[in-house]
Amino acid sequence: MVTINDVANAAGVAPSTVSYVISGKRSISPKTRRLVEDSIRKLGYHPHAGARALASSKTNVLALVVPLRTDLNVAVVMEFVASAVTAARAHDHDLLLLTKDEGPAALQRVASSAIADALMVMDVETADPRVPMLLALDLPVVLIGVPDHPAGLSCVDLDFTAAGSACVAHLAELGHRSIALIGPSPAVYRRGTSYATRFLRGFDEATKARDVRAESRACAHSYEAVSACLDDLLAADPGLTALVVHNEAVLPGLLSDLRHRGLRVPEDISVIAVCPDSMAEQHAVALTNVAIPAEEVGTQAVEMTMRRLAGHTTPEVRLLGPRLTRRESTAAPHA
Amino acid sequence: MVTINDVANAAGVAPSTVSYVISGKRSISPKTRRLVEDSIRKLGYHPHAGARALASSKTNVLALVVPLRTDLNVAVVMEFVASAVTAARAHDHDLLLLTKDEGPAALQRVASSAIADALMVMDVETADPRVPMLLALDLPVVLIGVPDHPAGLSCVDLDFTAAGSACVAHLAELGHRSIALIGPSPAVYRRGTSYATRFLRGFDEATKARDVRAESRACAHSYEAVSACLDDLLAADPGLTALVVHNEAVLPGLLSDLRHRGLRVPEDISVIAVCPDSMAEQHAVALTNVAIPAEEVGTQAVEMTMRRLAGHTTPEVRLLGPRLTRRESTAAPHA
DNA sequence: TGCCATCGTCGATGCGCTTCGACACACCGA
DNA sequence: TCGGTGTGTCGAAGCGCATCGACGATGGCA
Repeated sequence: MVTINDVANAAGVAPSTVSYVISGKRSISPKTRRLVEDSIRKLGYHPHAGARALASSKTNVLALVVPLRTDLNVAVVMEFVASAVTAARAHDHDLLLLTKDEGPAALQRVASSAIADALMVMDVETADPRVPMLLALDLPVVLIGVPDHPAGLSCVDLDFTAAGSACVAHLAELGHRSIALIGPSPAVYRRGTSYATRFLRGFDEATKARDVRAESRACAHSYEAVSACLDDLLAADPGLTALVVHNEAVLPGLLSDLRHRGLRVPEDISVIAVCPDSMAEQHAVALTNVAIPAEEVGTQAVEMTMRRLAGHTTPEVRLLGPRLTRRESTAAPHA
Repeated sequence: MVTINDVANAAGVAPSTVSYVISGKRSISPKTRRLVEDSIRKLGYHPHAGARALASSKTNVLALVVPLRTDLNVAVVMEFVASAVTAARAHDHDLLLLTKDEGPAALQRVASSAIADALMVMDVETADPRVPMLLALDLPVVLIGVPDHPAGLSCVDLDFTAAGSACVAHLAELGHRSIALIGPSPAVYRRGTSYATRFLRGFDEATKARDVRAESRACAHSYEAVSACLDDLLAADPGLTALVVHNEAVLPGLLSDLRHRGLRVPEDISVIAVCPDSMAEQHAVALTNVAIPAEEVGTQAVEMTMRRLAGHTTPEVRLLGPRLTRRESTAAPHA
């Protein structure tokens, strides 16, 4: 193993000088700098992460807590993780993966073992039991999602309330007077998952404000559940002309089922989805959608974290405005 | 911060004794053990990861290199990551996420900074440029996928060659004499991605051995590409009665398109997919599939890694046998 | 009763790095 | 010419832990 001493010897300087060349915390003459940098390159020196962490109490590692239900949301979670790790590397940090399943204890462990410098937490619930513990942690924490009482924690997410309203607005402007929301599975609502309840709120407020007839249902993602959900909605409101789908997993089955029923999209029924753009474009009828900006959220989460690490102490709550893209699946209802 | 000294003082023993209680590397009297464990619990002591790494040259971290093309394979990658992190935690290790994009340099960095104890590498190519470097690394390395020359590296994966054969065998036994393979996008083949070429080989061998008429196409995952691909296949062989789909992303579009063409599944055309079970069950016509056992591969990869870390030095190559589940999408062809 | 082996505990050392205070030297103005 | 002010470099200390050799106590056996 190549150590800082080896580099120092090779360059004919003191180890501390090498350290200062690397960190830039003291001024170094151009001559010495060149000498040291050459030695570093020649020897292939990389500082020992553990030693560095021990001496400086900084690990250059960010911990990310992800939900590991592999049946749900995968595309979004994956995209988020991808952008987070990329953004973290851009700031010379690595990403450590934790699972929600391990619960609060894992957060304690990571914090008090000094494994990571900061925490990013996904899949936040409205009354998330982890929030109090996170507050006590005195590590920078950024939540992806917004709990009811973020207290002193930073948050970033799509503005799902606005997204819910935007869907309704789009449909209402096309002339729809009777629409339904197909939401995530009942379990998601039961857990009080932040984005689900916020979206529903936006949907409800907007339909009320515009005096649009509205129904909403939680929907599991099996084909049978989708089909039953549609039965139910059409029975409750035979005049239904539009669907808002806040449940990506359900889309293929839903579109199949609509066709089975002889309902054409968008001629007989309009469909607007909340999903990544790539998914919206993947279907035979390209879907009008509100994009889930997983990539931007991931990047923002990292940026906010880095800001906290740099000493920026006031927590921020950042809600990204929804972006609705009109494609082929929405149209004015037939008379 | 609570240190080992604090615990030692609280328990009235020497720091080294606390260390031995934790590691179990020397025998400790029951009385002392209880004393120490109580103090640990009372103080909420967690060893400092950096200090531990420095003193013992072990980090208890596994690095996982994932491909971050978020458009492809997401479900499989996600499931794999999920099981890997869970398995790693079961062995008291954490998981660090690296991206393939960073290339070989990232592997060097991680190895020589002693950030992780071992590497697991996904998305291996037949002639993967990372292999030589990984060999030189003197860290345990486990590949997910099998390159042409694994040399001294451990590998684990689904036996895609057998999977390709199994698909053909199933269809042939149903009586199909003319089948086509819809594979991953051209870019995947161009990169020489291990699983794509191995599956194709199994498909080719089996169709030849059984004297079945066969076509195969790479297929991008846009709806247009799928449609064009089907046009092409049906033109090349109007008597086509079955499709093998080794491209999960394409399934929703493909099934839509078949219906548009008036081709019923399985009455007019059989479809067998290589995809996770959850995805197979999600469609209106439940799909016969060969499962991608991402979860088992992830677990196995970790187990193999732990074995290497425990001193088990001979590299293993482990290919998991394919599991084909018959559902509704395959049937005997009509005369 | 005395000796030796065994078991359990302790103290010291060093892992590789950052950081702080000290210091040598050059340069400026008086 | 001399004191003063930076600038660039050095040496030492210490971060928290694992590990090794040493050592005291205990018990068995002769």
